Amino acid sequence: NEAFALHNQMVQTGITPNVVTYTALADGLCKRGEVDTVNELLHEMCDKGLQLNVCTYNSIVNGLCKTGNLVQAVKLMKEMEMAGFHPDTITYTTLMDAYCKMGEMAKAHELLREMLDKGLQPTIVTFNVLMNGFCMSGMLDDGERLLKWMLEKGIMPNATTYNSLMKHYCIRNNMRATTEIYKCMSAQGVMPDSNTYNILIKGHCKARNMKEAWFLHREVVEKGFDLTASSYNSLIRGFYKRKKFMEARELFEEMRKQGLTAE
RNA sequence: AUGCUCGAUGUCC
Repeated sequence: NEAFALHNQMVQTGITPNVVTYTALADGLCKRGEVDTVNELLHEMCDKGLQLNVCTYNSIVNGLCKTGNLVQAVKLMKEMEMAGFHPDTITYTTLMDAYCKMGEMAKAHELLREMLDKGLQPTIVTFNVLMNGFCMSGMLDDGERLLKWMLEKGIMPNATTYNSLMKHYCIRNNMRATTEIYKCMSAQGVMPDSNTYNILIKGHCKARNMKEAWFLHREVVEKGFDLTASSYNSLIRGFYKRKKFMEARELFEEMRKQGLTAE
């Protein structure tokens, strides 16, 4: 609503909206799943003589993917090719992500192939999509192979790349492998982000390694990162089960100071 | 202006 209010205000001031401002609005609507409203907006845009571009298409492709309309999303990519717009790396990566999340790794691979055949350059996000796809499908060996391949090729993984692998090792209670990945990440000079800490802390709590969980929690506080309520809950639960009530209480207080609610 | 990881905690030791 605020975005549209600003849009209207802009028009009243005499500033003409362009494809960028319209795409920003369309993207917001897509992210809220308001596909019908997007259609209206696009018509309005065309009436004003503005043409959709690759970014506009990509926003809508993403919106369709995220609302479970993968078939329509693929159709739209075809449509955009017919209209003379070339799908780019972001279009392909968006669709690959949707296939990966459905567990259709073969389809994702097919798109990667097609993308490379067209001479489009993959980015770190493209590889992260594949990495996360392997992990979500329990194909952690393939994920490890991808990581190794990236390192050999000199493609620098980022925190997201490592986070996917670590999260899924944690889910499978493999803290040994999780720690190995964390070490690899550090050795590569990749800084952990707040997601990294949330993943690791919850993993160690689940494995009842409260010593390590506490250590990482200290690091989070020092670095000024935020822990999620979920991580605090895991920590408190872990200490409580070990009858470490002092630590549990301290975390409880700390959590409340951050404005988070305990269970 | 558009794409990736973070909404969670089964049980016992």
